[in-house]
Amino acid sequence: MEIGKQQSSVEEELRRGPWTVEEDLILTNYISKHGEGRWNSLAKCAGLKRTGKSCRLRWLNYLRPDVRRGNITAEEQFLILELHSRWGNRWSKIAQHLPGRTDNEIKNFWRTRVQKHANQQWMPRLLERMRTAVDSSRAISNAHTTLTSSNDNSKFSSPPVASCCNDYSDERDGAWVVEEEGWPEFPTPSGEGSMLAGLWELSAMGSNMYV
DNA sequence: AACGAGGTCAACCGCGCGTCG
DNA sequence: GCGACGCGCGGTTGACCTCGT
Repeated sequence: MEIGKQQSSVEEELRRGPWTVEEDLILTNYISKHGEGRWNSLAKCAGLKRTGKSCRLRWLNYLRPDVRRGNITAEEQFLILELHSRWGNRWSKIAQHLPGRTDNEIKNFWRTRVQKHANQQWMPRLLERMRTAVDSSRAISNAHTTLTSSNDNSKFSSPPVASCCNDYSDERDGAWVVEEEGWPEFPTPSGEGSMLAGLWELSAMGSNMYV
């Protein structure tokens, strides 16, 4: 009974739900002075009535200065599709290759804008092509050769995803290692069944089709 | 203008892993 | 070896927004 009272009073003290501007300020100021980490003690020391978990989530997904907000570009969409075909729902791992994007954002993107298209006519075919491409190191190597030899980047004029492909080794067979700075150019793909052929087909339907 | 349906996204929850005493 | 603790991850929820009728 007594314990129950104590528990409920602790629960009352802890705030939940949307963060206020004041809370954001407190957390940002505290981290700028003391750095991040030790989230539970950070929450207490900063005087926030939040769990350490909640503080960490708010910082990583929203307050961090390098968080990129706004629409996910076509290049990022392609990258997400490709990485997801390789790693599945490893959102944090995928997010590492999309600077400024959080795992939460990518997860939401996938669930709201990709999964809903999964039953559409073209999607199974595209995913099958991507799977085939990932399984075929030769096709990927060919695609990479085509990529690096083409100058046709007129279709994608937006800036490359910064350095996202620097460390881009295929864990399954090490087939495709893109070492160039930034996102490679998107040439017209060659080779039926290659991943890029699928992506090209996707881009032909509209560069921002998921939005 | 009002309302309902569907979409979006911030936040929470539970679990598992690594570290430390 | 073991338990406590901190942290990170993926899944889920629910409030809010947008759009169509």
